[in-house]
Amino acid sequence: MERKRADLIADAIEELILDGTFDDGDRLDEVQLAERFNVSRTPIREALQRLILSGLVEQLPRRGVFVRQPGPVELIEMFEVMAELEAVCARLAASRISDAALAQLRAINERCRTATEAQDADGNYDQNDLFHATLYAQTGNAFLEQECLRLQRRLRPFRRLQLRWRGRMAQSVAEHDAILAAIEAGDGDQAGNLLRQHVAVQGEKFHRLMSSLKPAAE
Amino acid sequence: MERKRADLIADAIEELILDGTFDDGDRLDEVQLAERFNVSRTPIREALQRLILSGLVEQLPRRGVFVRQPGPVELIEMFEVMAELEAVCARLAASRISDAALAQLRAINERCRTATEAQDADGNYDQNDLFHATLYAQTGNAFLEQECLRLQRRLRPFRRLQLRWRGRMAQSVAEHDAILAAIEAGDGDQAGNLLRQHVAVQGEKFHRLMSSLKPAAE
DNA sequence: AAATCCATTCTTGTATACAAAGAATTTGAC
DNA sequence: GTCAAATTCTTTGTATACAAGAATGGATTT
Repeated sequence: MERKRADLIADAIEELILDGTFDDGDRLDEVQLAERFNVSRTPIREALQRLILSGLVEQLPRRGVFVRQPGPVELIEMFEVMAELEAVCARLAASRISDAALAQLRAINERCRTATEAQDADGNYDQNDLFHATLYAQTGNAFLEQECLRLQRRLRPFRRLQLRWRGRMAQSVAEHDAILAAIEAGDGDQAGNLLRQHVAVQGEKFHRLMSSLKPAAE
Repeated sequence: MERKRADLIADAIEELILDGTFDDGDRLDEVQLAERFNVSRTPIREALQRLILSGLVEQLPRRGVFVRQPGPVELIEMFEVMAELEAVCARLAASRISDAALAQLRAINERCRTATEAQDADGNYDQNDLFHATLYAQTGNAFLEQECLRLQRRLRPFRRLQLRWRGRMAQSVAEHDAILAAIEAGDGDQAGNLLRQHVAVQGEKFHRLMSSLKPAAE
């Protein structure tokens, strides 16, 4: 249901940024991209606009658009917002979730557990995202759901990094268990606090990862 | 610091939508807009893209872009998210705010009170927005601040409506007082709950306004 | 030799021309 | 007279041409 060429290109460029083909600070040359995708500059410019609005790149007037990877500070901030948003989701979902959806969440977390035991990082990753997305849907607030999905998507590449932490996957599954228990008990505040911690720890781990890397770079 | 013509046009079109020149469901004709602003279709299309991304208009592929005012349900949802976001702001600000900023908030609320006593709805409205924006800035989280400002901006025209409620302005000032007291006491949870209620009541009042208008329209 | 100014060139921003996809209208057949 | 199909016409999406602003390089001057 993609709309037009420009949308496909936007996704493609986003992919190129996220997988490191374009690095932080790189200028995205319109004509280069145009010949790379075999289109004119027009759809390229439309695609870039989308990326500008999403915050992935920055535009300096009359200068061009530049890749703008969030710095450590901004990342911490984004993780904090994500943690708070998810806490809201958990609290709302605790009073609004259906039995069917609760069962579904349990099933997803079981697949998380299976993937963890099989040391399947990719499987764990996918099911983990699905777990959270399913929870968003159970807030009964479609707007909130969309906002959460937007931020989740933005943080995806960074979340992926911290999966490498030893024992993190198993810990994550256990935290999901606790969150589910709180939701099932209808304790929204407890569910919210648990989920906030669950997400915030990702930000902290990421922060420590960054700190351990930065000194070497500078 | 506007970037180019397209940005000015985007703001102008947004204004035209918000002030009712373009109604819900209207198609925004590129050529009409082009001659209205005395530019070619290119900057118009760029401007429309911005509005599409912001959610103010909707694009049907190969059909055009249409004004898409949020329905009652979506509005309720947006107010709920705003309330939760502001609650987070209050909670965070309670532990991070500076004395200077706290004094500033008090000053702003005093101007709110003055405006209220003078029956100055516009003044109250402006100071009220400033009060909330100042609070966002005190979360120490620039990303959160930006997200809040974005949503605040989106809800602005609807918030304005509920100012007409008799006694609402005075009530609002009183609620600000209570929120400030909680922040000053460092009670983040209390401040959050108060602010959530403070914003949520706007959504509810708006809902009731909509309900009282809709039956006549259908 | 260094700095500044001017010119050239490169890149973005805008206009226009072209193509393709829907929508609408008209014409033909039943 | 009505329904359907085809053609035309409108409108979006894309390409290209043009204009204006910024960067870079060289030359000249101090």
